Amino acid sequence: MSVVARPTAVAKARVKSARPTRDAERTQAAILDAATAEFARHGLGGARVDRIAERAKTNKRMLYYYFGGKEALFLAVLERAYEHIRNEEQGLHLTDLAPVEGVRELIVFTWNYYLAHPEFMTLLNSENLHRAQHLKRSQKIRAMHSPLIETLSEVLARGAREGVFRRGVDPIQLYVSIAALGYFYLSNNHTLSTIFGRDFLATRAKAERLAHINELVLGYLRPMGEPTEAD
Amino acid sequence: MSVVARPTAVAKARVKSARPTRDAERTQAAILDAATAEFARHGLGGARVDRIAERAKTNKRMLYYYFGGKEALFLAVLERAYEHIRNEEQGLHLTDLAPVEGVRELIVFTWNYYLAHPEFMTLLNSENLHRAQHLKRSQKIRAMHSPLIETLSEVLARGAREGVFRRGVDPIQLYVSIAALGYFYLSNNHTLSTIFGRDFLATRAKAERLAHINELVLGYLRPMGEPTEAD
DNA sequence: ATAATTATTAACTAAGTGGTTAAATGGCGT
DNA sequence: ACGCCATTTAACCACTTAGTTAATAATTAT
Repeated sequence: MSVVARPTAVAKARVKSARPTRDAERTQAAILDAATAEFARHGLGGARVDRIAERAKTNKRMLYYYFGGKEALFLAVLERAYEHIRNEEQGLHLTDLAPVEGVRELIVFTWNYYLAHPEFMTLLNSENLHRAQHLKRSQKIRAMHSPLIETLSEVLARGAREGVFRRGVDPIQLYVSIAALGYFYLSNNHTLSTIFGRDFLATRAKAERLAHINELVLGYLRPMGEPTEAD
Repeated sequence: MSVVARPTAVAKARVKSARPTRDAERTQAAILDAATAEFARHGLGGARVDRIAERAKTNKRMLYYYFGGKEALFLAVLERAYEHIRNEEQGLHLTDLAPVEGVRELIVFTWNYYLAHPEFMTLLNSENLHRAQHLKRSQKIRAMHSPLIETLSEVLARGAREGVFRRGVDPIQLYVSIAALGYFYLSNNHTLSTIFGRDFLATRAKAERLAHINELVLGYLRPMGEPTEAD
């Protein structure tokens, strides 16, 4: 047998290196990752706790130990998903740009986020199927309502002042619309692709969709009298 | 014992009156109705065949007898839902109106349809969660792609010719956008209402949303140089 | 009438299901 | 060295699940 390092050395090595035998945080994170994937793929009703445990490479018991149960875990997953998108939104700097460019940036960000995180849409769909019953109970998220609305409001006001945007645009309506235009296309892409008989996720199709969303929103925002190039 | 009516008389009465003891069509329709409600409320994964049988006031066996199984039943439900919306679409007469009014009619129809048939959205969400695997197998629906696209295409062309619409609008993109703007708002209303802290289904809110969608789409469609009143 | 067919029922099954029990084990402070 | 406690494991349980069997009742064709 080969020589084994002295216990203390091994222990210290573990702290720094990748694999301590037991690590609460690590286990919880693994469960959250696995649960996110499982809930996103099968929905709340179709998700299986055994599969989550398996994917997380842990025991099913740990899921109950740390999160309490399937539904509580679902809420934890939702909360983390919202935290993630809100964090990413922090990276935006809408007010640093000209109003038109600010809106365009929001549109592109939203589109790219959904594209990169399709699980976010699936989770939201599941939660809406259950009438937001988990989210309603959550303290965390209710306070979390996007600060983007305020920023967008500023961008719209400035655009109106500068004469490049129409007046009287409700920022919440616009925000919802920007989300809607990408979300619906991507979330429903399977049925849409099937019915229209072409691949809505083809590179070309995606580029065209993003261009259309930009044209639609910026075309609408044009002030009533004057033209603005929309692309 | 009381006197019983003669068998033949009873049989004849049954044919005309409400309740024949056995009626295949009636049973199938009841199962489809019950299944639609169940799948819409709980999703494919959360739906229970026993509950469907119970709601349909029939035996679970009948469900397998007529439809083969849960997933096949789900497809039947989907097919019927698509048939229904396509039928309703037949009632539209977009080309009979001025282009602006034609587009407005399509917007209002789409919005009202989702509002009146929220189960349609939930079913589509479920089907998309499963990557349209049922729809893909369906012969019926693949041929069923909305004739509205052609009509909308005509409306857009005429509008452009008359100088009230911009040129170069892709009818499929626009159709998807019109659907998206209502669908997302209504389908995700629970999470949206929770996060924004107000009721997105309040009468006032719904009216404002529909007005916004009209403004957005018609505002976009304005030709590049000239103004058009958007409401 | 009566045989053949269609529709319906009730009881059953085998495989999962979310959730639990209780014991074992590794790491930490002392 | 050692004892405590957070962490982990494996076996287990009561119940639900989709799907089936097989017998029975009503229609229809003959």
